[in-house]
Amino acid sequence: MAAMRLSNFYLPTLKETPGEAQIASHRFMLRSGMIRQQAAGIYAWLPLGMRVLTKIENIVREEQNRAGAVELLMPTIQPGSLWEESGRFDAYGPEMLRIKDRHGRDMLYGPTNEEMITEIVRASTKSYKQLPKMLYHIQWKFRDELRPRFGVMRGREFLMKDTYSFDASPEDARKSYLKMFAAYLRTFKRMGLETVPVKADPGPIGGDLTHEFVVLAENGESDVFLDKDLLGRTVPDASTDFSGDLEPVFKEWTSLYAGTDEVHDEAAWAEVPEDRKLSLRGIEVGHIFYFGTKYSEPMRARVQTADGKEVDMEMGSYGIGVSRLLGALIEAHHDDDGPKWPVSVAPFHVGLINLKPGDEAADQLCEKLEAAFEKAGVEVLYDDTSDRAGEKFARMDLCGLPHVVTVGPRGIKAGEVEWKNRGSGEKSGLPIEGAAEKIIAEVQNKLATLSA
RNA sequence: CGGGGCGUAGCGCAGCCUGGUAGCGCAUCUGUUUUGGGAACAGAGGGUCGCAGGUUCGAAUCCUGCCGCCCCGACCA
Repeated sequence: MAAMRLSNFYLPTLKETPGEAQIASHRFMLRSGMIRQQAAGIYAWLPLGMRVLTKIENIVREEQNRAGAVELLMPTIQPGSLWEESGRFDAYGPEMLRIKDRHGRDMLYGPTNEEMITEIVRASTKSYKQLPKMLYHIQWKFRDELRPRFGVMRGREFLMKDTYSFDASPEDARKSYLKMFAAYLRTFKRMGLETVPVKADPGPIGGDLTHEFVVLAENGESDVFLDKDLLGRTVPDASTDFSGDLEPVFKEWTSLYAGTDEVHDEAAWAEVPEDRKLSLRGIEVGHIFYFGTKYSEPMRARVQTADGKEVDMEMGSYGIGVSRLLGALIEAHHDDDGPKWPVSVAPFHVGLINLKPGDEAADQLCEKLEAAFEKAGVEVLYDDTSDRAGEKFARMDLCGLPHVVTVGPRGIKAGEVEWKNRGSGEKSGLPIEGAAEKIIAEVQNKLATLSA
């Protein structure tokens, strides 16, 4: 249902900022009633936050499907025995939440799923003919961080999309990697986020096939160095053929210098022209990684090749921090009054304020607008409460809906409603006739542009 | 895990040093007046003062232990 009345919604906003919230995203998520903390780094998702989370999740899902990945769902609780196989049950530190079931068996709340997906795939994949495969799931994970902070940006429980690729050769694995690379560019763009893929630390495995996708923001946790000319590059459009050659896309985005501080190369950096050097903070929202046979080898996940040999499957994993993205989005888009949600992830597209519920003309007009939005599939939050005007405006700003339509007796007398664009702050009077149509067109155009 | 800080009403805080039976602002409820950017006045409700021991005639306040939360650092998506 596209229309929701505030009187029926659950929107516990806070006028004052809770003491623990240090950065904008955390502050606004608490204040606008999106989340409520239940323990350190563990949050309940209230209706407003839930709506954004679901939208982000769906964009991620659509782009994964487009790239050819197939969705499944693995459990949050895993048997420890699985992790004995890879050797990580002992190797993983105290971030892994270990629990025992009633029989005293070792269990754990999954911090990641490489072992499990490898077990699933090896069980029934015996031939190179069954590859390539890309499988993903969107699931809650838990890492018992020493120090959770910044709200959902670094919680202990978090929602994550994880894709795992399985190929019969390193050459094919590279193709899988490129599919995810291109899919990530699209995914973040659709959310109205500008991200840059930067070289990441490949760890002991080596190679150059690992990138972090970072949102450039003041409150980022990682230092990145990049060539300014990378900003604003072309993102592959909706007609992109993911089964075709994606090397040009990869090249477009990786031929200029971009790296995290961990892999920073002073020599290469020195060659970047001074006026193009950008050194700033970023929020990591995605990480893609080709790791070869790290898990398939110890777990004996193998296929037979055309010439009859048995080989370990070549694997990669590709994560997107779904819940973290809420924080990153707010860090990237907000002002003093609240978040400014891009229309594709906004909890509602339009906020409709009735300044005088009970006034027949105002009520009728609001209901008419509400119905028009609903019919067009434009999501509207209708503030039908009898709260004071100032409170309604402030609350709507705090919610950050892209468009706010204000209806009041004064405007009606003049034959107008007020239309505010939350992003730009622009306000204008709209003739009542055709007002809904104009805003609907605006929303639909913007949505189309973002998903193009 | 090293260092620091904080737990008092839904939220933000005072009271603690110097023990005497809990307070302010916001929010909530009632009434009146208001009504286009988080109203005014009057009244009301709401608290095991994080938990457990101890000292004392008496503990939010002093002592001990535990728990929780936050900040800086190291670590991490």
